[in-house]
Amino acid sequence: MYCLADCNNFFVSCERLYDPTLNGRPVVVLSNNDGCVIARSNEAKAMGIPMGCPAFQIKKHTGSANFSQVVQLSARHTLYHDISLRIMSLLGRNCERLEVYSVDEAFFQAPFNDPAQNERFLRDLVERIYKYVGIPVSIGYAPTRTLAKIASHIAKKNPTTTQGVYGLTDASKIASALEKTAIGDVWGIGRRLTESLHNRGVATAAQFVEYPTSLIRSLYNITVAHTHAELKGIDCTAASPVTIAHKSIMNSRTFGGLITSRNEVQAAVVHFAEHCSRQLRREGSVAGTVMVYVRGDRYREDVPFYSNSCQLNLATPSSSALTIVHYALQAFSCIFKEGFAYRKAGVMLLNIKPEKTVQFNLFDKEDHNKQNRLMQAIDRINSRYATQTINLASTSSTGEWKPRQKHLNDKTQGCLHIYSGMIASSKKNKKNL
DNA sequence: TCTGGGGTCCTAGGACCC
DNA sequence: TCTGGGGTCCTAGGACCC
Repeated sequence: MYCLADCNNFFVSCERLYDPTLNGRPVVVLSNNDGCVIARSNEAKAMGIPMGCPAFQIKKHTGSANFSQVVQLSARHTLYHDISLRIMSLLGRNCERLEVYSVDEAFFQAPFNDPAQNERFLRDLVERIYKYVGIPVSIGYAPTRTLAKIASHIAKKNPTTTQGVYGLTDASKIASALEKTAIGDVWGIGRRLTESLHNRGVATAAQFVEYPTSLIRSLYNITVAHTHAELKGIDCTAASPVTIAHKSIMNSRTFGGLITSRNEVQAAVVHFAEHCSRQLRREGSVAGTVMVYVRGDRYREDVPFYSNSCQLNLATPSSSALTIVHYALQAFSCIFKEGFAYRKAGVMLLNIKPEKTVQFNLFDKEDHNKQNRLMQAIDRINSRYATQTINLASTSSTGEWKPRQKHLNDKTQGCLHIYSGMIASSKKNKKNL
C-alpha cells in the first residue's frame, strides 16, 4: 500500500505559522516578481481565485467587494523549504521507504496489512506533524500512487469525516471514488489530455477505466497507459529508484522590469550560473553542458521581441563555479544583442553525472582538485556566515534585475532566526518526534 | 502597469552507420 | 520500370507535475 502525505495549502500554512492574524482570512501567496498565485487558503479558493492566476486578475475573480479582504503575500521559499525539511525528517524517522516528491508531498509505504491499524498509525502521524511542526497534513493510502493521490484529495476535502486520513482499501471504495473524480483531476491527466478525453465522451475517472487498455495504448502514449493501469490498481512505478539524482539543474528569473544594459543581464546570468554550480556541488555531481538563455517580454507588443539560447559543452565535466561561470559568460556573449529590452534570463546545467564516475586525464585531474579545494573553502564560508559572503567579482551589479517582492509579510521577517532557535531547542525533544 | 520557476518523460524525425 | 532495410543516437518540442 502506498501512502501520500500532502500538506494543506502549504505556503499559506507556513505564513500562518508565524502570523496567526492570517487565520480565517483569504490569503494567497504570489510567485517570484509577485506575478501569479501559487498558493491559496481555503477562504481564497472559496472566493473563486484559481491556481496560477496572474495577480492583477484576482479582482476579476473575487469581485471588488471581496477583493479588499484578500491578503496577498510575496513568496518566501527559504522559509517554506526549511519547514518542509522538518516535516520530511519527521516522516523519514517514522515511515518506511520515504520518497520526497515535492516541497509539500511525500510517498511512503503503509506499515501494516490491517486497514484499521494503518488508519490509527496515520492519524497519529497527522497529529504529530501538526503538534511539532504546526502544518496541517492530509494522508491518502491505496494500492497505487495514482489512487493514493485521489485518496489524499478526499481526505483533504473532508477533514471532519476523515480526520485527515483516507484509504482506498477495497474495490467498492475505489469504484465510488473514481465515479466522483473528474478526469482532469487525475494525476497525469493535464489540460490537453482532458480536452481530448472529453471529446471521446470520457468525463470521469470511472469512465476512463472502462476504456479498453488496447485502445488507450493506440490513441495515446505509454505514460497515459500507465495512469490507466494505476487507476485499475496495477502498480506501474514499483521499479522506480528511491533516490533520484537530478538530470538537469536550472536557475532563472523574470526581472523586476525591462533591462537593456548588457552588464546588468550579464550579472544576472553569472548569479544564476553560480547558484546552479552550488547545487551541483551539494549533490556531488558534475555537469558536461551549460545552457544560457535570454528573452524579451512576451506580453509587450510595443517593444521588439528577441529570444535566444546557447548551449556549450565543457572540455571536462565540472562543478566549479569558476568553470561554469566562464562557459556561461561565453554562451551569453554569443546570444546577447544590443538594442533589445530583456525580461528574463536563465542558466541550465545538463549532462549531469556523479563526480566519482568521471574519468579525468592527468592534467585535468590536478586542475580539478585545485578548484575543488577552493570551492569547498568558499562553500564552507558561505554556509557558515551567509550565502553571499564570498562571490565572484563579476556578479557585482546594481541589482536592477532582481524581482519585485512588494508583499513580504513584516510579521514573518526574521522568522528564519526564530526558526533556527526552534530547531536547536527541539533537539531536546528529539525522542518524542 | 501587472502574466513564475524548476523539473521529468516521451515521441517524432533527422543524421548517420553498415 | 526499377531507387533497401534495419539499427542507433541525438535533438527539439510537447505534455505533464508541483
